[in-house]
Amino acid sequence: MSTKAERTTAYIIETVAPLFNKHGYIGTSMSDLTEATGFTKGAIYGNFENKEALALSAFEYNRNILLKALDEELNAPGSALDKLSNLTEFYKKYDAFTLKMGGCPILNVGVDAQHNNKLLAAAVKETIKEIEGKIALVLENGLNNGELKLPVTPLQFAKQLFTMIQGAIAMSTITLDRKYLINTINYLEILVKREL
Amino acid sequence: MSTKAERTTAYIIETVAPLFNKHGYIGTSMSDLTEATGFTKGAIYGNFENKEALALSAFEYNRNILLKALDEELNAPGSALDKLSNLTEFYKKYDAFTLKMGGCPILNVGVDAQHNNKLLAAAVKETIKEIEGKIALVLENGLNNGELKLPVTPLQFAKQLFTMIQGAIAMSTITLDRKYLINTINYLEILVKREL
DNA sequence: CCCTATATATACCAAACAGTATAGATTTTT
DNA sequence: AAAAATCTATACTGTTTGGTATATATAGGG
Repeated sequence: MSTKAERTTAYIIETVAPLFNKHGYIGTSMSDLTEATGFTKGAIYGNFENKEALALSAFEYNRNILLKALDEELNAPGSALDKLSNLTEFYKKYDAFTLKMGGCPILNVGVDAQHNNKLLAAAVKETIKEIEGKIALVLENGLNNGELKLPVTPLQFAKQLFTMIQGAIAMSTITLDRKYLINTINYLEILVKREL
Repeated sequence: MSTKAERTTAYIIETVAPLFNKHGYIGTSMSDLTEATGFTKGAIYGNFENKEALALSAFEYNRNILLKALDEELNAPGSALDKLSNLTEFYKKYDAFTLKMGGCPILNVGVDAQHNNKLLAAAVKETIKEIEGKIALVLENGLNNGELKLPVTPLQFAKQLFTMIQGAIAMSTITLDRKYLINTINYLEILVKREL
């Protein structure tokens, strides 16, 4: 059983994560956080060193949810093409998936932190690398099985794939039109079938 | 000849535009603006009603630079495929092109303004619509000339194209790696040749 | 159940925030 | 060149910012 303090720390993080994700590092004030959590500043500063540490924990919380969901799709039983199909299906519903966390953390924090917070920016970069690696691994296994062929290296193809997905996320987010997500991922599925 | 006041207004906008683009609406303070322009708050507030109006003018300034550059590529003499080629070449150097304005205004303002400023968010949405329309027009002309064929409507294809481009911009921006831009646009050129 | 350790609330800090009234300086028009 | 209009600087609002010292309340171990 976890201690009370550990539970409040966790509660603060999960309450605060969507706020930071939506309004950015500078755009989220400590009073926003006290209001959302119901705790006072003293309580929050008792659990986190400062605003930056809290924002980092908040991003990592969202990132872990995303990474865990991706792992479930990519580590599900089946062929490499099955796993890629799981991935595209997952991203078709990505807008609903990221609703609770206040949108795509990679896009939101990645753009927001760029010129405002180096720690957060580095954390996003690292997360992208991880995701690309996970996708590349699936492709590599499929390649070794003789299940599929690739026009470029596994990592290169994974990067291309993820870039297009992230484009769909960006456009859907900015225009509030989920058709970008649907149409792009649909096209991606055709592309994968044709190319691999 | 323009009046002195008009010139200072223009000077403020062009000085301030990269700041808003980089640090976002909330992340850019009035003292940042006085410091960058060398003007006092009184001077700035004499030329703009408030911070929001200035931020909107700043975005429109960047947007106009981008739209003008796109028009030059898409209205250049040549076939529809030539114009598309101009477009992809332009986006290969997009990181250098947007350096002065502090990055891609569509991505940066689009994401930043989402939950922080409705006016800016609406302006970005409108700009996306315009660009998609410009690309669609080129495709439509090529279609009517019998120069090319399309698997979907011109607007739909334009949207797909722009989504992938914007994905490349997002990934390059977040990771600070222009390879995403180069590789994605290269792939896009192959795709266009094959598909159209 | 008590005692110690830890977590939370209160009250405060200096600095920075967007914005403004007004006076002085500089254009522009006549 | 004088008068009218406009622009800019100064000095100041009240509010909010992130952060902290300290007192009080609560939790966990014996």
